[in-house]
Amino acid sequence: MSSLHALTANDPYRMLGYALKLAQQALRTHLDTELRAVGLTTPQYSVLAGLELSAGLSNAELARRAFVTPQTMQAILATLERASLVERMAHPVNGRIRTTELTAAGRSALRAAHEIVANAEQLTRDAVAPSDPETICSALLRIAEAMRSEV
Amino acid sequence: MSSLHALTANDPYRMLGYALKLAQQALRTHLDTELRAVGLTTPQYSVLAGLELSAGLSNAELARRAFVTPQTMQAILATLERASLVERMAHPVNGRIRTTELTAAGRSALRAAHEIVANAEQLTRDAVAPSDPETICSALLRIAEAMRSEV
DNA sequence: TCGATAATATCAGTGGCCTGATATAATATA
DNA sequence: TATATTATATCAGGCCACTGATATTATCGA
Repeated sequence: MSSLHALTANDPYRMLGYALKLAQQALRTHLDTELRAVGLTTPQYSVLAGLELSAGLSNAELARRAFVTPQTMQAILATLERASLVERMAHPVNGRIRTTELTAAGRSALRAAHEIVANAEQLTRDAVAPSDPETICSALLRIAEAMRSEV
Repeated sequence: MSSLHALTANDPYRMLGYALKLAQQALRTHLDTELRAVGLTTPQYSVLAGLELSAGLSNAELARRAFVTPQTMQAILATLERASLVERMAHPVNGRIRTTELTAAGRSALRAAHEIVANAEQLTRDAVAPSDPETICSALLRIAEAMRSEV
């Protein structure tokens, strides 16, 4: 108990959770800044990139793939639709599903965004040196897995 | 150029930026869920913990320490004040500053929250094994630094 | 077949992050 | 001293994340 408290009271910069938040926030801010030039936010890019790989997904399926709630994905899709970057239409068979597909404008924005995101990824990989990017990546995925299986 | 695109098109799970987002989001969701029992969100805990170490900080100073904008910190403080967890008052000398201090209720919530956060930190450290937590932590801080110095 | 269950979409409200803009107090400088 | 600059606080609006609640469609089982 008291050892747990001691852990918290230490230099916050040596806390894994704090460092994780700092790194993610910095990357997100960097990406948002760069992506602004093509009129996208980071979550919007993420959804568009997903739709490029598998067109016609439902809101629920997109939410599952992004690990967010359907309500959250709903809001993102509404914004993308307002910006004419995606098109939503009734599913040909299943009456409760509305599918989403990229528009030409969406595809165009995505092309420019891919460059930006790839550059940020390279910056990130360079930054972890001398650690191996694969090692860091695996450790991060284990954190995500551990948190998900908890509670 | 084409090699950059290839990097993006790969399995997203092997992208450092994606893994970073997944890990941080999972930790944040876990913490928010646990902290709900004491009526706090993760950012709220973070601010209260900061005030415990240095009472009477200004909104601007709190924002700088949390790496968020003054407007964001303003909103967090407004919520905390509404919940009677902090008290804001005019600075004794500097007329444009409003200082913030913990209330008794704030201190009480913080005590319970410290346990929860320390437990999550331990879970995280366990999850990165067999990697060394210090190695991962340092790599994350280098990412944050690299993104900040960019642009 | 009918009723229960599950899946999907969506509305409403909250919190935390941002940008942009404005008002005021403190400080530096001409 | 008077003006310009800087620091602080705060309002307004937007996006993304959540919970809670509701309506509709599919599906499963008695």
